[in-house]
Amino acid sequence: MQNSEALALTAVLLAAAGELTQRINDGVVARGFDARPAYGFAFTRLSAGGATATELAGHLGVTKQAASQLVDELVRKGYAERTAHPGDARARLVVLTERGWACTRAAEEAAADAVRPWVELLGESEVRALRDQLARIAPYGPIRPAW
Amino acid sequence: MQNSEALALTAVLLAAAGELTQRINDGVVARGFDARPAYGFAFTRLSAGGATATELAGHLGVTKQAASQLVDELVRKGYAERTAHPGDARARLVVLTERGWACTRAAEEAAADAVRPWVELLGESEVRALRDQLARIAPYGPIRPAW
DNA sequence: GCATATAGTCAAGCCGCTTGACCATCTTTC
DNA sequence: GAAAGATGGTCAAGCGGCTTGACTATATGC
Repeated sequence: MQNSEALALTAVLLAAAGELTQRINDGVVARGFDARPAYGFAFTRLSAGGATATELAGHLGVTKQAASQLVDELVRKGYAERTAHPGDARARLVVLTERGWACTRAAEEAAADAVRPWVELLGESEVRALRDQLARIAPYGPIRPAW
Repeated sequence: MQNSEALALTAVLLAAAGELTQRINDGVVARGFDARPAYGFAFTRLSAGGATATELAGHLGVTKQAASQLVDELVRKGYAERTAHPGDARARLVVLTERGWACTRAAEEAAADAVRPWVELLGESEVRALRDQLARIAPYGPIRPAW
């Protein structure tokens, strides 16, 4: 594989990820939620039984302070709340509120809308294959842009 | 395609793009260049005969002020220089210096290194197919993270 | 030739993140 | 079971990279 092809691959990955992210967020906003792109990825983590701020930090690839700040935001906007952590008095379990669940569903709908053109272009099986290949490639990459 | 799958696709795209970007930049730095991820994408545009700051802005998906600031940086670090634009006295054509070309080559090498594990895992034809599919999908997305 | 659009610059501000320091609680070790 | 270290969380300060806004100089269209 030529060297320049590798850079092109990166560019197109960023372009695809960026476009998708932006369109999902636009969709979420259009559905009446005050959100920014990071929320969606926080929600997917929180929807799996809640998480501590530090766990969230690891998931998003930011410091715990940044994650805690994000949780502040989510709490302030009514999407999440901090509850006592069963079995660790230091930690606080962050869980979604009803509105948080609604926003999560909105994000999923918006994501489906955003991906639809791709499905129409490539076919569902191709898109799924794309996702599976990427999952094999970068399963642990931070859900976070690098610049 | 299930709604949640679409979000997962986005997450894995971001993870892959982020990981790749970071590893390329690490490689460039390891080769002795003072760089940040945005440089690589600026270089690919500049290497095609130079560009104006505004063109660069469009390519990177930022304001012209931000692009101009990036050019300042590149000039200060010796990677590029502003030359007179033939045929437009307002504009300045930004072109790579010799060191800029060296950095570009370093980025390409680093990119090839970063992609190598993927090629070993999926095979070259699969990786190429991945790139081509993504290129069909998001040819005009900004080379820029969305959050 | 005048009106408008475009390339670039200067200046100010801001958002989201990081670094650093600290306390409270949990866990390890002896 | 007590001391020592690790870990979750918060407070505070700072900053990098970007945006918005205002302005000048050149180009272009009618």
